[in-house]
Amino acid sequence: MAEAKRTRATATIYDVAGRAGVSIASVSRVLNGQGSPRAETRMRVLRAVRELSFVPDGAARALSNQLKEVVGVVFRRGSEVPFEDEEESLLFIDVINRGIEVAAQRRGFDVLMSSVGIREDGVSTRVAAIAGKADGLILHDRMLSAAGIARLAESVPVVTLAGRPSRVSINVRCDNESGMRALIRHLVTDHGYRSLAFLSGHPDSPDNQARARAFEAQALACGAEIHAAAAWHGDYSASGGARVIASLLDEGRMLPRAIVCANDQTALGVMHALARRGIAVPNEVAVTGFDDVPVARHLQPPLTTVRQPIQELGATAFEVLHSRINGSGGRRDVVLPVRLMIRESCGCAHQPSPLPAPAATAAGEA
Amino acid sequence: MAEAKRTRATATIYDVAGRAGVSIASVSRVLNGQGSPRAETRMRVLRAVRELSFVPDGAARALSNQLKEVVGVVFRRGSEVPFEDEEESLLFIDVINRGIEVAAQRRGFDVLMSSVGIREDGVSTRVAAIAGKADGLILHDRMLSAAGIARLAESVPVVTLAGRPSRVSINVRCDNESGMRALIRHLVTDHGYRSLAFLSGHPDSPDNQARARAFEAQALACGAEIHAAAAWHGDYSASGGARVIASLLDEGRMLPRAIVCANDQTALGVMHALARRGIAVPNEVAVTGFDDVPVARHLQPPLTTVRQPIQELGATAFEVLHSRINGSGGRRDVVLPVRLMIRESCGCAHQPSPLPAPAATAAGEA
DNA sequence: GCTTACTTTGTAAGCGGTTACCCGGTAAGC
DNA sequence: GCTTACCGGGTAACCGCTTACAAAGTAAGC
Repeated sequence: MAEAKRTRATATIYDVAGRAGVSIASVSRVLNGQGSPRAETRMRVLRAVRELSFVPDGAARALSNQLKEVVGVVFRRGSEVPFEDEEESLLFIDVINRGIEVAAQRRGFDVLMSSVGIREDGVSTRVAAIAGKADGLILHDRMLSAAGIARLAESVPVVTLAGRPSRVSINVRCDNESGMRALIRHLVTDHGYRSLAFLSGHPDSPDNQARARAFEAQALACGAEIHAAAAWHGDYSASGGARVIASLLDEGRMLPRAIVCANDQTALGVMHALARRGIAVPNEVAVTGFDDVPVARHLQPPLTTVRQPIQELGATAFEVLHSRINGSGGRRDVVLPVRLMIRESCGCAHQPSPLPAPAATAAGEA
Repeated sequence: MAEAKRTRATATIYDVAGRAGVSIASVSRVLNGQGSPRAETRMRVLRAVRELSFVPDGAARALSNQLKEVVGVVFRRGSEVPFEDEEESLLFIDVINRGIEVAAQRRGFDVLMSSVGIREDGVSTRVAAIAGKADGLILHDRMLSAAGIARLAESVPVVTLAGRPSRVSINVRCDNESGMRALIRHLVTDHGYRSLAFLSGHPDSPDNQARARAFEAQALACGAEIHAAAAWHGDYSASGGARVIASLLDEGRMLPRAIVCANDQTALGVMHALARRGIAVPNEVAVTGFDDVPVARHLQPPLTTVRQPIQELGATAFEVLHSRINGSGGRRDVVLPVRLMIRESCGCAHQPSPLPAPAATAAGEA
């Protein structure tokens, strides 16, 4: 009943040609709409294809066409310790990936996803494997060193996300600077907060660096005081944010009036940690995020943050890569606009509006 | 500066061989650890590889090896109307996909993801495209008709999820029957609810059918009354569940003492709809789900449901497919165990336990 | 020193498509 | 009726890799 050996006898174009009584060239032409086959030829081919359930081999096609119609996406998955809502929600990366996928679909490309464990090594081996199977690569933040990217880009087009453009690779990111500036102006000018701290993400993340720099510059420009301590270093994760707050409090340090977090996940952790110590947000300490991931507006209080067009970020990355694959050049530093999302964790009242009521009481705290 | 034409001049194995002064066969052997190359040969090859940033072409390899080391996954994405937490959380499908990915990683496979819009046509075209690029396919619920699967399976190994095994395809699912039986026993025997309704999912989903059948059989066996109306047909989505409740209430119908939903998302919609009408869960109406997606335990009240080992479902699907790709046979109907998760939406008190207190008052309602 | 056995390396034949090029056949033009 | 075009379709080369097979070099045995 069951054959001893599974001879994967998938039909090839030769089988189809034989069955239809034509040459393989004709089969190929019919299937790809090239040339002008006679109606009868076309019919016979199509019938044979149906009868044999023929599906052309993508590898052979790719080899011949020099085009796989596949893009690879590599990202890090999973933090050390899952944290409350964190592990269970669609986060930054997931939304971006969805954007990539949708955009790829439109162009007839498919997406090869490859996640790498948080502390996993052999990343470059993994990346190389993917590179061989795709026409181009999209790398999420901090997947490879600049040198690694340069090497990789020699054999396949590369687009990085939230990284830095290089001579050989394109980068897609959001306008961290203007987002951060708007946020700080809101906190200092509108709310009148005079002391701020920036709870950083990964120190080597370009996004984090840009946000940190913009934070400092704008806070200074607004005349606010910056709590700059070695302690304020997070890692983009909720648990990282919580840890910082906990240890600060344990040491009996004073908190600033507002905590500006490098991303939403960090803010999530911070708010949890503050709640656990009975510190009221935003009345005692205001907290803000960056990214506007979906959960942000469901936090208690809803998180004031800077919205990145996350899904579009992914879609753009794909489009840029796609045109690169097709040989066109184009800018290598693509920047998407952001928007300040004022909700309640900054101290604003219920109804969000671009210029909220608290502005009136702004000077009161100085 | 920018070349007029991008001649994708990726290095090939010939370039490497030339540079290292050996034959392409030697290069291949070194790279794949076959044979026993002399130490010097190996070194020269490796150096040339490094100098040229050589990455072997996956298509050529696949063609030669008859193995792409890629599995395709096809699923439907996005409901008609996103609903509250629904759109933003990791749902059933996402968790399964993660399971597939992790398992694939372990075997050196990569995953080609392809989502299809909810009402999109041309599904079989899309599936065929993926089939050509992969060694095997994992199809989520209701992607293709039985006939479509049969045809597809002729050219590539296929594993379905929450479907039905066929002569040519393998299916992986959970033990709907025993999960549903345990759930009904809890509602009827422990809580003493005498009137129940099953709010179905897609009528043509095998999972839904199995759950519906087990529901009826067990409810009958326990001597409970079943609200069987044409109205109780949902579609696995939160909005579907909400719609059913709303129209039932609009018609002035009596609700049963407990609503057993075909899946968690439906339960989510039901609870929202009931809350909007001011109907207390579980005091007036108990609600249960099925799946135990991550949000389930964060609902208010926490949802009593049947836990499927969702991620493992994906991992198992991959493993089964993988062994199929390697030519081994094996069972074509793989069933994973489930577990009743008693929380509060059924009427149990705070601390969940396998056999909760309310059992004592069970007879009171008869 | 010559044969035998073994090790390392090279040559060439596919894998399954696409497509340049060529050929036979029919229609149009003189 | 014969030449010239044109059109549909077949043959074969090529895409980049793996590997069977053969060749060449080396070590061991007599």
